[in-house]
Amino acid sequence: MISTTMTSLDKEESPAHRAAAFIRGAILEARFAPGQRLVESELSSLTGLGRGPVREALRLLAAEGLVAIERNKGAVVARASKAMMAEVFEVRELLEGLAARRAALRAATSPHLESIERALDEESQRNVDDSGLILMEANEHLHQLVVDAAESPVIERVLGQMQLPELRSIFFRLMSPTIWRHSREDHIGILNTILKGDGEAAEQRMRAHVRRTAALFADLPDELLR
Amino acid sequence: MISTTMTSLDKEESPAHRAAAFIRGAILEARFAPGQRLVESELSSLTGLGRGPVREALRLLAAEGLVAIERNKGAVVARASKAMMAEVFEVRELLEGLAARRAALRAATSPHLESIERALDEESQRNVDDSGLILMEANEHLHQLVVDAAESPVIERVLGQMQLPELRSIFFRLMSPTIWRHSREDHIGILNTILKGDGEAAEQRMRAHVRRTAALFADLPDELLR
DNA sequence: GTTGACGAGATTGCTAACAATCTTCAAAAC
DNA sequence: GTTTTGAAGATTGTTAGCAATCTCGTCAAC
Repeated sequence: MISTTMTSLDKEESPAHRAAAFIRGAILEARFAPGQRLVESELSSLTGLGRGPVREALRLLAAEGLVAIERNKGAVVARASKAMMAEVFEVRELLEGLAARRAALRAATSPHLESIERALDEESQRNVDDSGLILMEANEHLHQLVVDAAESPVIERVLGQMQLPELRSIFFRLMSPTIWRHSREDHIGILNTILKGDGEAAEQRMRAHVRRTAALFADLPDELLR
Repeated sequence: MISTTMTSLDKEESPAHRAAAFIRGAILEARFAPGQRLVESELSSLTGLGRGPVREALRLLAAEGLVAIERNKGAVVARASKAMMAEVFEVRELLEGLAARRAALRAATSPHLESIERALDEESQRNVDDSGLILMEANEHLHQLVVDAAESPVIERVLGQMQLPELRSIFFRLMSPTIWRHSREDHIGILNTILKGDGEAAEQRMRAHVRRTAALFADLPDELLR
């Protein structure tokens, strides 16, 4: 039996969900490489779960965009082209922008208010020389916070499907202290405008932030995609 | 054995996909009402397909947002609150706007060019006194055309999940010749700007169009939701 | 040497049966 | 009369096995 870190999804505890959590974790931690075949029977013995739940988990992950399934051929870890990565960032720009706007409009009465204030504090004191893993998780946490504060199940569902398998590992190799510093400034600005309740500014700042991140990936040497 | 009209999805022919097509059709045609339980064994005998494929189909439709599944309790046709409908329109405004922009930027070299020109022709000659069903299908066809011309699998996938079960039937009862006339003007304007290759204008026009549609649903008497 | 057909093994898709959970309804306790 | 309990039926979740399909290596034909 193997245990993995659970993401914020998978509150439910059931074989199918455990299988999904295992596979999702392995993909996002790059232990399963893009393009790699995901054979149901192998996953079944790897997790100790039946083939049925594994099968269901694969369908779920296909809906999330993490695996690609071809009829009668099975599942592979999704492999994103540069074009598709660009599309994902286009959509994320719009949706995270909307999330920031909604978060700002709700800030005054939101139960997430103190989480955001705390995040702003942490972000101000962040040491950009921390390990890439810590910085990356903090970054993901912060973005998730904004989505939570937007209080829109629809946005949350869609953004949950905008994860790409190779995103984390590329991120990891791409980010430098300088870039993290810029990112930190962006984050502080976004959180401040949200707390001020300025929806328009929050949206624009978040969009600019996502666009900056996307630009990093845009002129990416092709080697990093294999 | 029962046959239904297939939507543009479901190219594949397999029991699971046939089951999904059947259920999806029944939901969108309002033969299955929001809130109605979807019992696997019933669907199984209704379609003549096994319970396995039906089960898989339900999971697929859950990812599309058409049904809601609760663990150990089964699936029901999704029931949208007014808040959720508003959220869907917020997202559709952004994504269809982006689709229109991309379509415009690609128009010059696009293989969809003549489809768009043809649609513009048809739209100009459209009789707003046609039956609601015809007008609605033409409307859906036109929006789908723009999404196709955007040539973005990501956008297409996400917008495919922004369908609500009650959308069509509410639409049907809400639209009047006057409103259809406005819609026609919007459509002609959008298609023209796309053909001109003006991405910015296309995005703004499409967004305004979606916003107008959303407004119809916003001040909706609650009776229409039960 | 290259190409194409064939077959064995591997893998997915599906069906059927079983286990676990939930719902319902009636009877008993208060 | 209301609430609780329990048991039967219904329904979902899971497992195991079989059928259909694909993959890949081998061998023959050119």
